[in-house]
Amino acid sequence: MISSDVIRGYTDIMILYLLLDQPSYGYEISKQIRTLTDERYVMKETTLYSAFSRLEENDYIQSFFGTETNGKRRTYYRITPAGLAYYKTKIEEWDLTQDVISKFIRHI
Amino acid sequence: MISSDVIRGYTDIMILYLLLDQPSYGYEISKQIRTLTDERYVMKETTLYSAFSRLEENDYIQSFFGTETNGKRRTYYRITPAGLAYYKTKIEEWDLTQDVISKFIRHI
DNA sequence: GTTATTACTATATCAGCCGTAGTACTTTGC
DNA sequence: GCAAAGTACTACGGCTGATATAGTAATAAC
Repeated sequence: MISSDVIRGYTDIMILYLLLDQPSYGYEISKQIRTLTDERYVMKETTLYSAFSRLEENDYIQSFFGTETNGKRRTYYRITPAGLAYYKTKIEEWDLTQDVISKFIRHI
Repeated sequence: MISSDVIRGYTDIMILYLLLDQPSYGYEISKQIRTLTDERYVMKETTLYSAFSRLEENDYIQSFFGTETNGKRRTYYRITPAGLAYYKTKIEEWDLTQDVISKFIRHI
């Protein structure tokens, strides 16, 4: 299991990755995370939606409404140029983190 | 730079790794983390010492006093069997995390 | 016409990292 | 023989982001 302390800081990466190629919305992103990770990580709804607000406040994503009616009205999100730049720095941070943490790993 | 949100959850691993072979104390562990990571990660003192209390409360480490007098009296820590077990599960968690996060990485 | 599914929103709690500040003892330099 | 630097912590409070819990609202399926 991945604890909340470990996952903290990676939710942004996951969401932005799934918006790289096309806009999407909460429910779909949630499902994609589940399937992409083979159910090994399931993002909590509240985590996901609070990440959306945070990302939008920082202008990393933009919301717009969809016209579909398969239930409640959907809020779609698209990534902004600032969001793409942020994604890139997060990837660099991930590379560095892997490098750093690997020094403290010993498979006993 | 590694953000505090990303590092969260790995401080335990770093500290326990450095206690695997012999007991140590705050100042030395701090220095070892700096040198092991080539200064790319410097653990804040407050982060380190609060991690010590947390780990001791959970019986993952045990404290004892040293006899040296190169400044203020040192508190040494040694890892416990429970701490070793905890370290192992954290390593498994790290392996899983790498696997999961890698699905969301695209070097653009 | 109740249940399931989709699609959120609101509110509050908690853990852990970090900033700031202070204490205390020893060693080194002049 | 005194100041500054280094060693080794402790206390306290703030902030962020994950999570629990609960509720709303619309459509589809049976």
